[in-house]
Amino acid sequence: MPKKRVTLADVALRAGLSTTAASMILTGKQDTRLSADAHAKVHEAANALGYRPNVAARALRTDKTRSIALISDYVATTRFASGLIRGAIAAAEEARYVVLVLETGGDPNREMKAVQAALDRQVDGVIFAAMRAREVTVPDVSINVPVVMLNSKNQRYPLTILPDEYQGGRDAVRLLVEAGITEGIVLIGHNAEAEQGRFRSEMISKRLAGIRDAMSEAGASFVKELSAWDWEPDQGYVLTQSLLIHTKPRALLCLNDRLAFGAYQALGERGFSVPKDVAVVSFDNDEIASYLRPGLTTIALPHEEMGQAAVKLVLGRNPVSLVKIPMPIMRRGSV
Amino acid sequence: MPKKRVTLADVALRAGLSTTAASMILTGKQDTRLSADAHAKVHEAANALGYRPNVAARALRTDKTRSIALISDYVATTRFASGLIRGAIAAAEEARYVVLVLETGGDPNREMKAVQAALDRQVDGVIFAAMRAREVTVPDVSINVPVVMLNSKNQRYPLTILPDEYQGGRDAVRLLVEAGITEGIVLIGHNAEAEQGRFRSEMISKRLAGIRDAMSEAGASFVKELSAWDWEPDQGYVLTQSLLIHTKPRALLCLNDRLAFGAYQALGERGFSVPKDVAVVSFDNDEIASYLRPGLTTIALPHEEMGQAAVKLVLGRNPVSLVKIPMPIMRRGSV
DNA sequence: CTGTTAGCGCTTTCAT
DNA sequence: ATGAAAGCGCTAACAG
Repeated sequence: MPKKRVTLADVALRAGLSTTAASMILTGKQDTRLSADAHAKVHEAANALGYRPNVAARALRTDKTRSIALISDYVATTRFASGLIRGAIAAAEEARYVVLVLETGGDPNREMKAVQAALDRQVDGVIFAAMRAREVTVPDVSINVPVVMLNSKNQRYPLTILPDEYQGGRDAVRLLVEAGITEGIVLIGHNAEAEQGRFRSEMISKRLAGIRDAMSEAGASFVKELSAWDWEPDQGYVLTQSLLIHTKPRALLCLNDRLAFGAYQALGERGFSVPKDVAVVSFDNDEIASYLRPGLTTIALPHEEMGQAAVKLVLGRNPVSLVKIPMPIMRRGSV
Repeated sequence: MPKKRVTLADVALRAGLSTTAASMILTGKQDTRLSADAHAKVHEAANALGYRPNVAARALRTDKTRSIALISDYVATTRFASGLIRGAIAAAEEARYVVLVLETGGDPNREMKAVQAALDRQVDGVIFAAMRAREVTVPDVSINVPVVMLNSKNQRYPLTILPDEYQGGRDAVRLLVEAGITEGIVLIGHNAEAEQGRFRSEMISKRLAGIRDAMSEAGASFVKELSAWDWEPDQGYVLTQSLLIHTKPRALLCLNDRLAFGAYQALGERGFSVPKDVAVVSFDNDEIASYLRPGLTTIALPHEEMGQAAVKLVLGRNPVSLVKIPMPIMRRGSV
């Protein structure tokens, strides 16, 4: 049987000092000056015994557990989800925190239970994440620790992490312009999910605003705008297919990679070569973007950075309240 | 300011009983029979006050935190990762547990820290997961709670969750045979990552054993076997491309979806139609499988089920030690 | 500079 | 049938 846990008392005993002294030394208290000798003895004892503080006991006293909760609507759907989680975990690890991951499916009942589960465990902060940007309902219980909204938004909680969609939109266009393309550009997907909630479309509006501003600054305009009610490969395929009947575009600006994926298929079937005949740019940096041939040039959703930023924010390392994370440009072969 | 937490003492006070009574009633003790009246009063008080037990305090007493650690080598790479996590979270939630997710990158140092972080927080169990099946090193500290290996293996810890690769292999072949195809079948990818470690190849061997057994039972044999040193789309593309120069296959059995994805591209370029000219079956059920046209028929890696099974196992709901999770057949349009 | 003491909120003997 | 009291491991006043 594994021997009993070693406690502070054991350490103090071996060091020949009181638990108080041991506690102060091990937690690195500043104001008190215990002898250097005492320090040495305590550390020696702690190491020799393999002492590990009992976080539960400490939490009871200090109300700090060095753990934070990441409450997400969905966890498995996209790479985006795991990116957020990973970023959060990484930042937490660095600060010697741990993260509890909870999933709610967007169900208010599960949301409530998740918050309770987290609060019961005395987490030091909670992050509400949404896999697709949206206004998230937060259960109406008083949360007495910092709260940050990740890729989501809520009235009561101002601390927010969002991708910089406006700049991302600009960059997508810039890519095309830099390649000398200012004409024959088709926009695919613009009004997607317009019904899915104000905030979601608010984010998309920002992306579009960036796109339109950059377009007009370059003296360019879309030769055509195709709308899609969802942003799946099928849509991209069908839309591009019918586009190609009448038009010979020079570039496709797709609002996400899945649309672009479908577009590639249609382009391939009609014998158009990417990027020689038509260039393609899109958003997200899904896994598929790198699988396509040629690789798809895309404006990435900075999942990991967002996750990291969220925990930094929740741990109070950051003075500002709204953080916009830049969307990296992934240059591959499609433009 | 949020009012102070309500404690058991508050509940007891309001109910006009002792904390002892309140504790026993709220934790649902069996042996003691407090009056029905007492029960009612305590519950009423708890509800009215919005009482929530303090898990840290309880943990100090009982050594149970209702939380388990999921320590994984990688978290963000594939959908597989998030599937495992999601399954684990779901099963945990059902049992009113919470899961701490930790990542190690396969680095022994981080592995050690992760285990310590988990143990410090008195988790009730730990799950070691690997994103690609492999023998995982577990830090050499005594872990005094149940341990289960998820998609991985370790000498010291017998409790293991693995996909049923053998049966999956059989099923892949069966799909082809049922479609009347027993000739002109090409295997793509067989010796991949043979160097990546005994256990990984052990798993692949099982898949291959299933494939070969089913083939010979059907009186079929491969017309060709193409090996790939990794299983990325590029490989699938190149291999299939050169295959098509000399051969006109009837079916491609790819060892994962990414290979199949590359194969699709080569097939498309040479004007072969899937599934009319050549059928394709593969493994994993990656996101791309559903994006391809026609949809890729594939034998799924049962991530979520595995994650769920792992927490059930670690919570001791299960008497056996090695659990093989069936790999579901995803029938789409490629055969 | 160091030790004694008193809890944090809960469960659990042991009395009553 | 119910309550008093001890104590889980730790930290923070307060003495010495």
